[in-house]
Amino acid sequence: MTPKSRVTSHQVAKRAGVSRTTVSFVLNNVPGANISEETRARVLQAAAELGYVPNAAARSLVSGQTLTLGLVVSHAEHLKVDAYIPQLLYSLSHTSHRHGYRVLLETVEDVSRADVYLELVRGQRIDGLIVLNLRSDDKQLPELIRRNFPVVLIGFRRWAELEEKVYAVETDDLEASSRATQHLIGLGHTRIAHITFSPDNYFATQTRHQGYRLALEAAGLEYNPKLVRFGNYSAASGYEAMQKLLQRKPYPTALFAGNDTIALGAMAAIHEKGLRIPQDIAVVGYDDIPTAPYLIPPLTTIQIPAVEQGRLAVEMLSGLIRGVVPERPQIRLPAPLIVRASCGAKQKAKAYQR
Amino acid sequence: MTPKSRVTSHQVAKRAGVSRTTVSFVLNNVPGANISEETRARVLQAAAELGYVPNAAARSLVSGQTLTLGLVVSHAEHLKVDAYIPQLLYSLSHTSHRHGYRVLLETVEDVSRADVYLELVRGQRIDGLIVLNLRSDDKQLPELIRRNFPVVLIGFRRWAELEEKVYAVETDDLEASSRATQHLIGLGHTRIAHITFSPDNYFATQTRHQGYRLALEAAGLEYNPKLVRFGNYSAASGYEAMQKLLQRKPYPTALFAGNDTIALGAMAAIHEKGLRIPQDIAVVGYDDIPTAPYLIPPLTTIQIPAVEQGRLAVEMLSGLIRGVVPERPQIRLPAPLIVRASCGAKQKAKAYQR
DNA sequence: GTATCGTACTGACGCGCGTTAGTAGCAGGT
DNA sequence: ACCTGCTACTAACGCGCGTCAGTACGATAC
Repeated sequence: MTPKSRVTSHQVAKRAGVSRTTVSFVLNNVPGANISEETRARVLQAAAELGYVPNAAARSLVSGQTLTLGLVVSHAEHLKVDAYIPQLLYSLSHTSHRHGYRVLLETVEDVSRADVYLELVRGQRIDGLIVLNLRSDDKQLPELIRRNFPVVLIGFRRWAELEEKVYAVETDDLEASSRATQHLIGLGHTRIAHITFSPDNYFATQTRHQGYRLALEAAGLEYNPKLVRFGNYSAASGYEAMQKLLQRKPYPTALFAGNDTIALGAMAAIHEKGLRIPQDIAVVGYDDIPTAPYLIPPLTTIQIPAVEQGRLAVEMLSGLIRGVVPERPQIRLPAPLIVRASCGAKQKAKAYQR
Repeated sequence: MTPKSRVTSHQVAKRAGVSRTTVSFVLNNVPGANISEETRARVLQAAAELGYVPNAAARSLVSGQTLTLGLVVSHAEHLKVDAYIPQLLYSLSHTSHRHGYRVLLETVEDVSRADVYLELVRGQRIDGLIVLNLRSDDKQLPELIRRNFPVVLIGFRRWAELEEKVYAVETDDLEASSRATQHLIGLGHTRIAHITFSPDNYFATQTRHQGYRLALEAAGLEYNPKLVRFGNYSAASGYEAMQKLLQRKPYPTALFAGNDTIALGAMAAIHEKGLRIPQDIAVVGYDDIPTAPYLIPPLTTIQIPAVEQGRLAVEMLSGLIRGVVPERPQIRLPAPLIVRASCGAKQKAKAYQR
């Protein structure tokens, strides 16, 4: 900016004919400061005329607050390809605004630099942290939590040792994955494949994989590692994994995909092979991304309430920053199975439910 | 953080047995400061032992720099539903890191509050601004640019008056839309529908719409407003718009969609109506989102190089902040038409090109 | 007439840092 | 004996703000 636009409280004070202290009292509505109505009006007008906005650095230097929240996306690649995160970003940004905060986006690109977000904390750039889909190999975060830095996790995890201090907005991925798999079992499938959400260092991946396995075993079906492939959030990975699953007969008759984007890629591979969905292979996804109802056929999937997750996470974090301890450290949201056409349960009814 | 973790340069100085000034000199590698090797080592060790990270607020207060870039997403809803933005976010975040910057995400939710990002500038929270898909009703930004605040736009726009000062990374949307439409015309289509990218207050929407119209008229085809519907980035809007377009015969035989997500929704509507793609209706999209090759059928679309856009925008902005004036204010990237199966041009060849 | 009290303000400090100007100590030249 | 020049540091200032501890002044109490 040009020098002239560097408006400070000093200039506002001069224009209003009062001291800088008075300006500060008026603009911050300091309780107990006796300011006459007339002076208050003069200050407000001077500030408005000059377009005064307090310098954020100076303010946070003295107040110790930055009014900024950090959002850590644990795998940068995930952001790039999956439609689940944008909904969350939208919600986080929206809710943060309403609470007077801004959002600083931090992506972890490299396992070896998994602690870049620590610099935000140490450098006091942020007042609190939201961590999306924690990596299972993250060693820094437990330390941060132990020191009572405000952190809210989004996504499922288990840390027995820190249970009471780990604040989180989560869905029961284990139960939901199990339920999704059960749904396929209930439709008569016995050869159910799984393409994982990501490489193995996400908690979410391990949990969804585990839920799939538990459902199979509970139904007396064998867990067959040959029916499991690793994805990495993307449609491309789903496509490739499915191609591999279709290299040998007997084909699986159903697929539980680690997320909807992977399901989308897998569906392309199934279609390309000349097989029909759901008649030849039934598909169930995870997340319920905004395009899920518009896939061909519409995708049956576990619905993760991303917008609500984001809202609750910000509200919880905003509370923690102000020292408000929530009644329960973990908020668990329902993750219903949305039955559309891709699983075959509704094929004779209304195929194109959205 | 707990008080003990509030490490300041003063503490580092004490531990190393030197003055605070020396600590600053060593840690910032100030040229011309004569520091003995032995002292330097002592300071570095003390800093490392204490885990010292400079306070960002104090540093930016004195230096006038925040090392933070603002990213303005002009329509918050767009972020939520469209898979194009995440790629850009990924790239912006990645490149910013490499240049030593962080990214502050700002979404504009409400037309009436289109200037929230001005507070970031006035409050000196950011060193520069990246604006994604500028709104045509934005009145603040020209003023900011006139005052030489570092701004880089992503996406196409025209401002005759400020041409030399508007820094941008753009694709020629007008030409690309025209080319996409021409492609359909060349395949023999004469009733080509268009679903716009968004409501009319995006520059990008107007431009893509205009390109469609120009191509029609250049080919001697009539521009028919009944073949045009307004979308709003989302699959849902594409689905609904396409349903409306299919309410009356004669049906259009081709669709040029304002983005790929809209195309995806439109394809669902076409399929639901029992029509085939591309035999009955050919579809061309815009953006080439990561899932475009995996739609059924794979989507022919204009490719916007989102990752490169993001990289170039950050590099340009980083230069502007340092006072480096780029040789040309606008960087124009190619936006090739990627021909897959949905347009019908390749249906007899290799249907599933990815 | 002096003490007390409330109103409406202001002066000055310090948050943690980068940086400019200055100093102490010593070697070498004349 | 004195000046010069170099090395290796340090003292002190100010960035813009929030806030504590005042202060000046008039009104009321006794």
